[in-house]
Amino acid sequence: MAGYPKANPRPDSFIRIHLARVNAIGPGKADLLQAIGETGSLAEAARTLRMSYRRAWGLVRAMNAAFRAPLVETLKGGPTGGRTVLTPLGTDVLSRYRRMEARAERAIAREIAEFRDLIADGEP
Amino acid sequence: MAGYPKANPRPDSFIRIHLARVNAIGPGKADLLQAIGETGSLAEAARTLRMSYRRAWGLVRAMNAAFRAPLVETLKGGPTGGRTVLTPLGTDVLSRYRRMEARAERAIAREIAEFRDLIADGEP
DNA sequence: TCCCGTTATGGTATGTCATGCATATCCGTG
DNA sequence: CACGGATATGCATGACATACCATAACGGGA
Repeated sequence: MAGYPKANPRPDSFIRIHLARVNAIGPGKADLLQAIGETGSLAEAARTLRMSYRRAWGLVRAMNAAFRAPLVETLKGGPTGGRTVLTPLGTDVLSRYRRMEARAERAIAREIAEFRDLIADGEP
Repeated sequence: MAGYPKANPRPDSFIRIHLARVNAIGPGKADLLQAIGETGSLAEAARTLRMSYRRAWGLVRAMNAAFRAPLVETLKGGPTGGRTVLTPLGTDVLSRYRRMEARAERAIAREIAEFRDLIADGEP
């Protein structure tokens, strides 16, 4: 599964959209949702994002509690030992978030480029 | 001094714009710049934002180093004991940031409102 | 039935960050 | 010339977040 706009490599300037009391979802959780959708495994998603399984699991737990219904469904055992998949709501939330991110970014792309000239030397 | 769009009271859903290596400026530093501009004092600005003087001073130091020229100028002694003011670049950076914030927010206001329906009960 | 990989959690160590306290410097004003 | 208020900065303690380790439950496959 792939095809969401704007995946991992975060540029040096970016937008964060905080929704509903700051913690429902943000860039980190969005990336995690996407990695889960792409890998079908929570452990694998954590590895690709270079975060501890413990942390990834906690984020999933928080997201599932923060929304009206779970975004992520997990199963223990099975052929591969277990798996983790996005629910329909989960894929919906992810695509909404990516869309908002892209629109907000486009809305100020020009200003960001201009702004960069004010920063001290280092990386342009 | 006042008149920048969208001052302090941050709503439960908001946008963060991180610029230039994550640390040049963000919502907290923007608020600090604004408070300095309004009060003319670093100590007073820290008090109004409920942050320790120590922290506010560190943020100013970081900002002055991150940009091509200082955003904030400080003076010791004087009639009131000392004062802190924004440089022309400082006011420029602040107004640019606020403008970007407002535009990004307007660009996705509708999506944010829709998104809110997906959040679990608590505060709407 | 044993093994393997994964989800699920608790407990503990570690590290980062903020706050607070103390102190020094500065300079107009009385 | 001492005072006061504000900037400037180090140091130490404490709170909070994160990482690491250990263990259990689970279920298909060899």
